[in-house]
Amino acid sequence: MFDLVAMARPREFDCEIVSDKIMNLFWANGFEGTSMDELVNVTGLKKGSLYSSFGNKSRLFELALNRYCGPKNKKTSEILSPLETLADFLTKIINEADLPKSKRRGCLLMNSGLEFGNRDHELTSKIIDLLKMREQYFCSLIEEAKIRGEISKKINSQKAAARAFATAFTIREMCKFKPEKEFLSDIANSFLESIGTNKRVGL
Amino acid sequence: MFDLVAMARPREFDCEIVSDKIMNLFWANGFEGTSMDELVNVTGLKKGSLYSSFGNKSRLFELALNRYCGPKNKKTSEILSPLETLADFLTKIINEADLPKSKRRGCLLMNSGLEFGNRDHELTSKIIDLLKMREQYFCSLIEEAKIRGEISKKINSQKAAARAFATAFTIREMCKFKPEKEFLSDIANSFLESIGTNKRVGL
DNA sequence: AATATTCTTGACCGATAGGTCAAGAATATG
DNA sequence: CATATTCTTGACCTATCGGTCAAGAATATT
Repeated sequence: MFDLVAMARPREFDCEIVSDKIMNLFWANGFEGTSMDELVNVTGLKKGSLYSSFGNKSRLFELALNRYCGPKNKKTSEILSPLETLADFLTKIINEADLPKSKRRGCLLMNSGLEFGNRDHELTSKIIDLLKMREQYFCSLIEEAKIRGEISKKINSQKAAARAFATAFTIREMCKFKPEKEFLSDIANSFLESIGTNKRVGL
Repeated sequence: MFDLVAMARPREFDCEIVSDKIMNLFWANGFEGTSMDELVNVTGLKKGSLYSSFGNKSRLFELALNRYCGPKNKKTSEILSPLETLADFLTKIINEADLPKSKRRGCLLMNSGLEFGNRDHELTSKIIDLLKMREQYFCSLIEEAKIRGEISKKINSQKAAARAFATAFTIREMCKFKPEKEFLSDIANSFLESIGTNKRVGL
């Protein structure tokens, strides 16, 4: 019944590569801003293959969201301290201001939050959940920093995490139309100061 | 030649009312997210009238932008001090979190900055200019506050204005997917603290 | 080699996108 | 009242939207 007896014709494309291409297109243009035809062109797959393999446009976007949140970039956290991890991340997204504007595409999750947040769409709650997980990641960094004595235990972790989240949001999204590194650094440092550390990002 | 000899048939609609309806639709749905048919429905005008009166879709959006930035809301600034004006504004946009999500549509200019910022479109530079004017307005408030001795003269007005701008951005845009007033108030107060005032927004 | 199963392909669908235009309706002026 | 001018209307255009489907191509199993 559930045997793998019927492999029949194998798919000719690499699922991970295709997923990446789909994710990158949605990341650059958003959900509404991306057409099925563009997805067909960028993946090289025909429309029928896309639909039979992954489903409709919403399903493709969900694939992109999952891929975006997939197991990546987990290399840094072992070597660096939590506060260094945070500062490093902020520095990294500040440096996106140097990219040509077509590549300053912000954060896929935050872009999606802005696009879907105040609409009724099947993916809205999923996006909001993923965003909350991001915020919780910041919270874990803050709490670890407290444990290590890098910041005061009097800091409210949840509030600080929310401000970290807002700081990242501001940097990544305002970068689209105000890509000034001194400005973005000031935003980041204003947050770092608010959690009582002397650590700063350079400019 | 340039006489008003030919009034001929007068238009049957009120230009200001129509402009408001156009602005509100674009504000709610964005440029790409608004169709000409929806503009036809909401204005009550037929497509031909819209085009002959105002021009194409970009021109209609420009009309909306101008209307959004038009002479309104200039009542408060005379009575209140600059810092009170600022805090009042922050309080006002924080309270948008109480609205139903379909009405939490952010700021038209900032929405447009996000939608157009990293694209090539004829309106991109205009939008960025209008956003800069907003920032300059914050700057004038900060400088006035310094003159009145409400905040220290050591504060960098331009940097503080940029942070005020970023604070407003964060509140208005994150409100779409994270409409938590405690959170938004904390963002606002974190800014107020950064300019060295004891004034705070309530929650 | 025959068959069952899956993958791929391209034509096709109705709906909607932004935009045009000619003809008719309404009015201020001569 | 006739006319010039403007406004309004609805039909129409091409392009693209998301989505479907039947037929053909490729493979693992019998």
